[in-house]
Amino acid sequence: MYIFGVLNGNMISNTCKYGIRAILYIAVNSDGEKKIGIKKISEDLNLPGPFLGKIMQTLAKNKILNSVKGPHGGFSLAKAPEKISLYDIVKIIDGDDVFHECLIGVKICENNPEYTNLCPFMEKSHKVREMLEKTFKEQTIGEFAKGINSLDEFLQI
Amino acid sequence: MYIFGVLNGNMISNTCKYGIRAILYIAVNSDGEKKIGIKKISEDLNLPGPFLGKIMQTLAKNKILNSVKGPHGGFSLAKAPEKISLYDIVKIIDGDDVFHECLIGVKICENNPEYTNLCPFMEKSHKVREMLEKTFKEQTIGEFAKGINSLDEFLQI
DNA sequence: AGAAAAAAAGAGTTTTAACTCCAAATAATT
DNA sequence: AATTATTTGGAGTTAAAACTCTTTTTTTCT
Repeated sequence: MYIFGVLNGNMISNTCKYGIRAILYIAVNSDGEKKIGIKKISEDLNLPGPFLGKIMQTLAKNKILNSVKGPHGGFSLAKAPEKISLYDIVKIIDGDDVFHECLIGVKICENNPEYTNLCPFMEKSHKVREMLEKTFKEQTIGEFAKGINSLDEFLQI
Repeated sequence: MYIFGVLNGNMISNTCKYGIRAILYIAVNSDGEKKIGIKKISEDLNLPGPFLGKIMQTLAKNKILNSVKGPHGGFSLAKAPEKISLYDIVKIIDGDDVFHECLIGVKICENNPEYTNLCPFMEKSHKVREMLEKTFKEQTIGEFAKGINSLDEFLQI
C-alpha cells in the first residue's frame, strides 16, 4: 500500500507491536511470579527471537518488566497488569510524537504545547488525536489480557 | 524518540506529507490554470526536488494533478481544490491501512470489514480511528488553503 | 527546424527500521 | 566447581523508505 515500496499502517512501529504482544503474552500466561523466557515467547508468538530480546531489554530497563538470568530465568511483569497501559509501552518504544506531531509536518504546529496558532488541519484534528491518546492511556494490559480467548488471537497477520 | 534509531511520529509517511504540502502550495499559488514547476515548489518548500518529482508523478497518474511538460509547463490541480481531500492523497500515497489496521497487529482483527470479533483494543479504538479517517476525508485542500497566511507556515520542521 | 525548458523514467545511493549473530555475564542445578 | 540455561551487550546484516543522478521524452518558443 505504498507507492515506492511496501509500508503497511505505520502508526505504531513493529518493534512496539512486538513489545505489546509479548507483554500481553506474559500477562496471560504468568501468575505474576512465574518467569517466561524469550525462546518460548518468540516461538509461541512467532516473533524473531533475538530482536524480541532487545525489545524486552528496553522494557526491563524502563521498569515494565523484571528479568532474571540463568536457568528458570526469564521475564515477568514488574507491575500489576492493571498499572501498565498501552500508552506506557508506546511512549517507551516509539515515543509519543504519533499523538502530537503535525500530521502534515508543517512548522507552525511544532513546539506548540498550548495548541495555539495551529495549521488549519491540526486545528481540526488535534482533538481526535487526543482521544486516540486517551484510548491508549486507558487500555491497560490487565483488562486487555482478560479479553483474550486463545493464543491464536496474538498471532501476527 | 525511537529506542533503536530515530523515528518521529510516523502516522503519515514523509512522502505523503511532502505530497500534501506541494498540493497545498499549488492551491495557494495558482488560480487553477497556472502551472507551477517542481523546481519552484521544492525550493520554496525546502523539499528534495527530484524526490518531489516522483511524488508529483504519482499524484498526476492518480488524477489529482495535471502535468504539462516543456517551457511554461509544470503542475496544476486536476480538480477544484474543494474536491480534493487529505484522505484522497493519503490513500494514494500511503494507503488507508493507517485507519483500519489493528494497532497491535493481531490476526483476528484483519480482514474484518464488519468489525466483528475484534481484539479488545481494536474494539475500543476503532471508533476513534473512524473519526480520524473522517477528519481526513472532510479536510479539503480548498478549505485548508484558505486558512494559510504565509509561505512560512508550509515549511518543514 | 533547432534550442531550451520542463516532466517522465530508470537506475542508482543513503539512511533507518528491522533483524541476526556471537560472545560475555549471571544464576541455578548437579 | 562445573555445567547449563538464561539474559545482556556489542557489532554486525538486510530490507525498505528516502533521496539522487542521468537520460529520455514532450512541449514551446524563436
